Amino acid sequence: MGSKANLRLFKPVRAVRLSDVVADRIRQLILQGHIEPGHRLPSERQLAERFGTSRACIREALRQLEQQGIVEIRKGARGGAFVTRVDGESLASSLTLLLKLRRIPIAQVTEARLAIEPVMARRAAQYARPELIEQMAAAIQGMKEHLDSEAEFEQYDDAFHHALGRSQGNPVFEFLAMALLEVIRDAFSGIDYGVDNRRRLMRSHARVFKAIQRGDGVAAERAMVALIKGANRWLAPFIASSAPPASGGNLGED
Amino acid sequence: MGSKANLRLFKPVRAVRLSDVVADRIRQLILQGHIEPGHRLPSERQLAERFGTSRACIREALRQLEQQGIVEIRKGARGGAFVTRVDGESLASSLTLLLKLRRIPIAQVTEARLAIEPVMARRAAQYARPELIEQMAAAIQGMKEHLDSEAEFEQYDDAFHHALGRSQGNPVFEFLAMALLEVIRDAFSGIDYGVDNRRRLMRSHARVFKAIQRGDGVAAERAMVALIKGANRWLAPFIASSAPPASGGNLGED
DNA sequence: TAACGTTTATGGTCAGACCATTCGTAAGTT
DNA sequence: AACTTACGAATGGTCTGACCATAAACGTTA
Repeated sequence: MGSKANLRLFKPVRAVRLSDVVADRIRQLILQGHIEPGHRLPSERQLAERFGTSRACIREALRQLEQQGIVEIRKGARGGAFVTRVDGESLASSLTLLLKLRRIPIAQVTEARLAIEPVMARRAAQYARPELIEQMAAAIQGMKEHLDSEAEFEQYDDAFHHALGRSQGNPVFEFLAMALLEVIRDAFSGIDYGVDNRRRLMRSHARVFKAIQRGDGVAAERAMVALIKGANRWLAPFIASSAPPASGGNLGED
Repeated sequence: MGSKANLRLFKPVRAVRLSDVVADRIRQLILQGHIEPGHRLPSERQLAERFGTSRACIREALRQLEQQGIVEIRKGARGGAFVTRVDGESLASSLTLLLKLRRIPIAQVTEARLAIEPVMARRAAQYARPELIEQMAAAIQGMKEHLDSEAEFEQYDDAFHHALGRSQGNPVFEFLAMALLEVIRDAFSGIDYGVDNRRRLMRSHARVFKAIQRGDGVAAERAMVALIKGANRWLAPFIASSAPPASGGNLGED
């Protein structure tokens, strides 16, 4: 009778990968604030010694942490693993990867944006502080001045959405919206919409901005809906298929 | 004139990490559908030989891919790296990590849910198919029958939201909502709300369900708003602070 | 002071070894 | 024939020790 119990006692010595344990430990240290962004972790050789493992194991742990975007590796003297201030980037790439693997049509991403960004615009109209209004104005101005260059135009387009994201006060909205925007950008990357489309986009953005500027939340929300729908209508023809293999998105397509 | 050009020609031999290149190559193969979910990659030794690198390098690449959730490693004979069907899990953990690191209060997550889940409920009322209605009904029933156990109750609670997510037809909404839900779950993990609160939650869920069942989108949306606001009001007192200042992970203090 | 080697700490890569786990199969047993 | 056991092979997990490439700090020299 005792034999069965003994089996259990001797079994679970260690079933997990050592590099996972190391990654967890370091992640916890960062999460609990014991190591601040910008600071450097000990060198791989020192970590190996302190954790009592090999360098190979430490390196595998660092690859995980790097993939999560919480450390950044620099080489050479005074190099090493530096704790980063995590931004929405890794969230965005997670979402992009997921939607690509599942072959989700862009129209469905647009639908999701329609649930989020108009609310953000309304909130921005209420909460936006002067310096962020200023940033949005500058972004609109930048769009207006670079109608001839897709790359530069998009840069100011992004700047506008980022400023709007920060204006409305809730980082969760900001992160989600930026992730969705990156998915869109990825799907349309390398495409030139032409001057006319850029001008239409710029004017739609300007309408959103003006509503925010005068604190008119309802108008800002409506203008953002118009912007997103317009962008989808004008730009969808530029990608091969708005609804690849599997399922179909339903929006204002024809 | 040739000297300057030659400098450029001889410089960029290889500045990137080899394991990153390997990870990219494998990721592309999967993205392009050359390897299907469920299938196995060659063994580490074979990959090392084919890519012309060491096993250590291959392993670092696999740690990245594993962290992204696109492969899963099993050991032993017939083991190896298997391509997984990626779900919303890695997106959820990305978001959880980001919000924890930035010390975002749960109240702001709730605000974001308010912009998304009510819309989903409205859509579900329109699109939900019978078998998913059935799943939601079963989830409600499960909640009703397990009011005495937090763990089991939450399981059915999750089941309801998952069914709702699948019902409304847009995977993007589903992924985002599940990620937000996991953030909430993580923040409240290990807490027992008590029978009374669970009963209130169950009734709120039931109201959402009934509206969806009879195809009343407007009512479903309103009921979901009430559910989320109610949950926040009833359950917020259970966490130390709805807006933590700086320190992390404080639940059972003082 | 400025330019140029030198040193040194650190990550990047590799080869080779050994262990632990898991599965298939062959041998043995009932 | 059916079940059990023991063995072998494939595979991931881990370690050791070495060498290279890079980049910053240091010292030397003009």
